[in-house]
Amino acid sequence: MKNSFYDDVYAVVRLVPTGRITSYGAIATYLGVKSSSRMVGWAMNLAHTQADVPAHRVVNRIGLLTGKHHFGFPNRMQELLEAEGINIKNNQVADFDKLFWNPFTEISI
DNA sequence: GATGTGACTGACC
DNA sequence: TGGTCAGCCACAT
Repeated sequence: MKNSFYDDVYAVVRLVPTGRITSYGAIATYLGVKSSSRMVGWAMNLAHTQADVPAHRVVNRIGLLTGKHHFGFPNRMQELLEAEGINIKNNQVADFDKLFWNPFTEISI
């Protein structure tokens, strides 16, 4: 099924460049459902069935790897991010402000 | 069909 | 400044 909320989430997440990250709220806001940022988290949960969706590049608003436990092993998400050149400190992205990928700025809705 | 839960965020005390 | 509360919607039981 296309044109659904989840497909839009996947589409945006797929646009996140390597070595960059974004937040659930940013995606939700970009899709016009900022109040339902939790749905983005659920979308990520279902995104596990979508191999093309880099869910590890999506973190919460402070850069915390809240969803790392959903990657099978807690270290998986961190290793994936580090493999892309992103430094992780205490389950949190060190340069979150610099690496943050803003859909509004990059996609220019 | 109703209830509970969740990878969040913003606002309030 | 920091902790707590409520809202949001879809999926699972």
